[in-house]
Amino acid sequence: MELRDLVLLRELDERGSLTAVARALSVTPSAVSQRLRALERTLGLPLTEPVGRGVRLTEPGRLLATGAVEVAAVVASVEARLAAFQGGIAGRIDVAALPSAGVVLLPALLGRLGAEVEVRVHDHDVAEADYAALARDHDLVIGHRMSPEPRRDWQHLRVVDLLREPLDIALPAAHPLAAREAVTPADIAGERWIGVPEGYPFDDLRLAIEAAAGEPFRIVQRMRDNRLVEALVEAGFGMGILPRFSTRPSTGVRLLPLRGVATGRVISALARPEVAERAVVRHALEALRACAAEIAPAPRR
Amino acid sequence: MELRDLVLLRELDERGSLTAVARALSVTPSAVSQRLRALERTLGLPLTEPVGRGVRLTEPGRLLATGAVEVAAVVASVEARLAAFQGGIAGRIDVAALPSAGVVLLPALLGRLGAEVEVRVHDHDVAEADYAALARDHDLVIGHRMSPEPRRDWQHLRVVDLLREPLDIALPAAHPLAAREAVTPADIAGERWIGVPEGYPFDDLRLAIEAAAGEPFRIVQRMRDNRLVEALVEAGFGMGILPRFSTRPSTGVRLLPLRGVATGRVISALARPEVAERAVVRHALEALRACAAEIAPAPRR
DNA sequence: CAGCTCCATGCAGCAACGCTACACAGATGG
DNA sequence: CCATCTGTGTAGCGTTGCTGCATGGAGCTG
Repeated sequence: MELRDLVLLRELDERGSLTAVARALSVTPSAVSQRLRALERTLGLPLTEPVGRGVRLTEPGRLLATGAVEVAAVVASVEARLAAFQGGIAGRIDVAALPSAGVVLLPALLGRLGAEVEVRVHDHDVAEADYAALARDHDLVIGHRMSPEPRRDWQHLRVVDLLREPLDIALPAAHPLAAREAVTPADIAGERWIGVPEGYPFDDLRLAIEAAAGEPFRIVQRMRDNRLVEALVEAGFGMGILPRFSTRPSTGVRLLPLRGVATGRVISALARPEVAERAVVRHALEALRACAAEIAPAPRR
Repeated sequence: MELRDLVLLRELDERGSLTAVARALSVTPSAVSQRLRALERTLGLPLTEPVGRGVRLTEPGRLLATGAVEVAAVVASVEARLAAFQGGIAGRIDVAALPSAGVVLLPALLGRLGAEVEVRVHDHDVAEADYAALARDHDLVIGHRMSPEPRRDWQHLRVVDLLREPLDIALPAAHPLAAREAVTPADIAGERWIGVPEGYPFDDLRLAIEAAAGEPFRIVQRMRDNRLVEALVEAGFGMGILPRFSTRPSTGVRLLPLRGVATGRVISALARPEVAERAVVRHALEALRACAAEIAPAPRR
């Protein structure tokens, strides 16, 4: 049993098909199949069983896959200790970031990390449920969630909560309420609304406000990009929801805290456990923590 | 970096020379040298440096060697979890035993372990300081120590204390003191003595008794094998020291507890940490614990 | 200080392993 | 029912990693 075989199992557990594993490891499906069979022979155990036109891990296979994560984590941790001798922290790191979360953290991160670490950023605007999938193909994922607790499908990932960011009500500077310090659902009930498409997380907050006020908004637009929301709010077409730290200060838009409804999202960094042990990744995580601390006090954990 | 390379480092750390590593792994020194250099190239770090006509590990090399133990332990633990699917605990295990400790534990161990595990026993009567070396070449070492605390050179070994065995004064059944329940140094001062060679652990106890009594024994013989000591005691040539549990009951010899001087040895099992994680070895350790518990209540830890 | 021994290392050659390329069979789904 | 996906088997080939042998240096010994 070698490390190469273990990563095979680990990938297969995550990706579910030999072809996907082969793609991820840049080899032929045939090679994956052969190595798997060889491993089965040496162990004397069936690690996969056919199901439909694919395969799935048997129980010993899954056992070995979870063990592979432990082993990989220890190996990465050992390699990290060697990094001090290899000219300090250096290397490349692939980061996938939710744009609305990255807009504030990424510039700070790049500034904090020296030229020694090359950060390759990929922006992905995906649903909460897809962050775990992103973690398979990137070293670090910067995402968010609406609930205070980590999602259940992040269970096998290292989760570092960076920022608890309140969601504010954005309204035009010219609006009568703009002078207030905060607003309540009753204050803004029935207003024109620049929303997000249905099912998007911010839309759940709109529903909560409407439920609290007992009166729906008049939805004039639904769009994904927060900067568009901001622009339309500024132009006076209605109000909307914008995250407090990730929205650049602007004279035309006021952000007011919302009272009476629990708001806020948690921005966190995700990484596969064995990846999180790598020296560069640990360094980047520390840097991210520091960046977040400069923006707002750290959330619990 | 592969597992094969890590065991290389681990062995080199323990054995100190490429040739010794090569012998232990049944390969040519040339092969070891080549793989080491290849690893150095991929890591970009010197792992060994020449010293005299041999080599020694550099600091990163030693770091990697200690990391290799951690990795090997996790790998072994993962493999152990697989054992349940591989037809339960089975396999071969090499045990090195101090004869005077093995005489009571080994038969019990062999009886307790089923036919599934093949136990290969090697008896070695070596000094306390050499048990660590034995652990390099055997899965399990059954040894003893005179002090209650584990030796410092066992620091990197898994130590399982099995038995705290008192050392008794053996005297002929015909001796006037044989009817007593126990003896003190003063009782036996000046007697004829069947001892062990100088420097042997039991000899330190003799010195302690003499110091307590203020009078030396008359040493008539010095021998290593406890059965010879027993035979000479039985024949009436003097008294001596014998371990309580490891001495078979005999009508001609009485074993009396010694009051006033701290006696006793601790019999323990030693294994390299990564070996101790293996399923068979863990099973054997549990069996040894059970055997020891049948003989006497377990010592602390 | 010469000769012997032991250690590590380099090089040539060879065997084995692990990959690619390609073909093929079964399952799925429009 | 064809197109397409899945995994698998086989032939061939390149790379890897070993042995065997020779070399050079360091220590031990007389």
